[in-house]
Amino acid sequence: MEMEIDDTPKPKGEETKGKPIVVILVGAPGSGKSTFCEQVMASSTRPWVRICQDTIGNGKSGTKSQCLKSAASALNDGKSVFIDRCNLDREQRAEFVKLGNPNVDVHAIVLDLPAKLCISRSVKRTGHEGNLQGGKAAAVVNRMLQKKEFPKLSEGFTRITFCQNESDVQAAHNTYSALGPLDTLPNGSFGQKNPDAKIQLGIMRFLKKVEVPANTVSDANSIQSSVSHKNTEEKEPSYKGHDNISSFSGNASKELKEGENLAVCSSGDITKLYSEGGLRCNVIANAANWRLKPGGGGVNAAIFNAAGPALEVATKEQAQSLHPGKAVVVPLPSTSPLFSREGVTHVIHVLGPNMNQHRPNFLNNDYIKGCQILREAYTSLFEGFASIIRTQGKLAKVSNENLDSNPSGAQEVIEGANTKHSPNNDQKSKREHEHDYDRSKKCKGSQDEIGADIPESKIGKVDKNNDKIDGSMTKAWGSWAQALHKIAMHPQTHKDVVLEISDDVVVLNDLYPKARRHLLVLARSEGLDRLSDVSKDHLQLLKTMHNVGLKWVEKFLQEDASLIFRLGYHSVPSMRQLHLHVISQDFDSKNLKNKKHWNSFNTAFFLDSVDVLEEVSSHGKATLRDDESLLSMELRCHRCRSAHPNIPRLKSHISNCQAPFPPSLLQNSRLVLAPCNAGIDP
DNA sequence: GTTCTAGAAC
DNA sequence: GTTCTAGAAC
Repeated sequence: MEMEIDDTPKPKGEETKGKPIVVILVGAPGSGKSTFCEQVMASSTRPWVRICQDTIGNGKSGTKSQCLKSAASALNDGKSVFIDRCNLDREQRAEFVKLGNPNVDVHAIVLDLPAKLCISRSVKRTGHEGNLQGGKAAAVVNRMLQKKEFPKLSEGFTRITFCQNESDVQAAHNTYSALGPLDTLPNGSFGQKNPDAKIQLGIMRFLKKVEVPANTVSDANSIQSSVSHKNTEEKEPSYKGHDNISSFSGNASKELKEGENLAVCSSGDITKLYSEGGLRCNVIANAANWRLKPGGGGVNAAIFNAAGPALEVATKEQAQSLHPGKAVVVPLPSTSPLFSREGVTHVIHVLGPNMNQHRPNFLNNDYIKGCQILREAYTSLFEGFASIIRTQGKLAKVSNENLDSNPSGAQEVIEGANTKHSPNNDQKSKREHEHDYDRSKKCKGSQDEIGADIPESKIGKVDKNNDKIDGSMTKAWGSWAQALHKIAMHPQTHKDVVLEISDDVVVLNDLYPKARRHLLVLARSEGLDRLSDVSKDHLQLLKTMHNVGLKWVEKFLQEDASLIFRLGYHSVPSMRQLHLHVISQDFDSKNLKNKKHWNSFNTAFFLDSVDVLEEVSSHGKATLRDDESLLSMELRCHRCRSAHPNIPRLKSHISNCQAPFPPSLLQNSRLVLAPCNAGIDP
């Protein structure tokens, strides 16, 4: 991280004697504390003493009180001291901080380097290379890092410098090395990434032109930026540069009325704007996480904490998750303390670009895309705010029609919110408050889309042997993809796997079943390779396939009435020859191994047979979801929709999850279950 | 579709 | 070190 710090030592000519400093190093073993001290001491003209707990006992490990004593004595001699011990939690630091007084400044240097680096260094240093020792070192470092508490100015430090990488360390080294006996350094907290959210730092890093605020004051009560429309500039939005990160402008702001405030705080306590700042803010924006869950530290945690459980419930009513660039408006129930105490009527959750490489929409340093998403995020936010104003303007007008006019717009908003908090209105307004605006059309023409190479296999190139020319995007089937086609054409020669043969269909168990029961019903028509080949002429065949599937389901349900089935097609199958999947919804199978397996049955990629029948019947073809990204989407439970980080965890979850299926699956006979269970919520 | 495996993540 | 994913080959 870049540190924009005014580190020029400030000589104080009037003083004849400089102030000694206590510099408390904060960092895990292997973070480079000792090296830092030694290097500074080697080049500094200031007298330094390094107090190292590891060696203070005649070269051996000593105690904290020995360190304190030594430090006090060095300070008395007018020397500055480095406290070279881990000091990772507040309690560990407290007594060293007390060494400070009006004539002795206390600084912290936080060496917050990657755990991996600390571990490898500590392993090398002790000469215990090898698995066991390495593992132990890792365990020790990890344990320490889990408990770490970053220092805050409120602990009594006059200056804190955060270093997250080698160049930060080098910068800090330069600063302290250049510090002569009479020099002092500016007070404050420097170089800390926003402790609230990794995402925000990610954005800062991503926007290389952006200067990370050098002075990130850690004081929890400070409001770093609270913006009302009165302060916004009437200029066109441009979210590329640093001046746009915390400034808010755009058309939406023009719609705002006097006295209606939207607060967007990048950090600090946005939850006490009224009680501590006297600022009436009816709507607050939250830099949410994609799951729209509490926690994660920082603004998101603060808002959810302050709003109480009511916000979580209200949020879930609006949306389960959020895509980057989107916003969702959540009316805050009047039971929430944030409503009653602060007058906040709405929280707008908004999600910026995803900097987490483990998520499918990882930004991956795509600057242009990042700018688009940021623009979209701000637009969604303001659209959401504007919709609140519009809705409440009407409501307030109605409710205040016969009342004295109220000069305070903010008050109007609060009253309007009160009137609308009847359950019916909440339900009714649900849709109005969703702001998942898809602005992708506007982004068309961006470099990443125009410049994208289309793989040859995606263009209408055709393998004469096994594909036909239809002008659409088709691909050649690999040799491995022919198995079902061969079986459909010559079922008699595959009697070992085939369960049923008719003129129209062949039924077989999936060779690699993804659930306890997983059948394939193959169409026997030559040339009917997949759903995109289907036309109205095939409607009867599709019905036959569906009915054959249902017949087998019935059989399976007689054997095990607890099973629940779904019948459907993959939008883009891997195997040639149109085949209907008949699959039980336990997904209890060792063959279900990866994301693609899961998502091919549990996203829009899977098209329910009933829907296909309806579409082919009415439009003559099925609407395919030919979108590769569906297969790499995050892993979500098909029942409760919870997200899981990997397949093993997902499988462990689904083996226990008894939540009812989502409403969409409960409709239109998409799920098939035993008649005796039909009345029970599956 | 699966298998294999490099390398990332933990 | 083990677990897990994702891409290549088939």
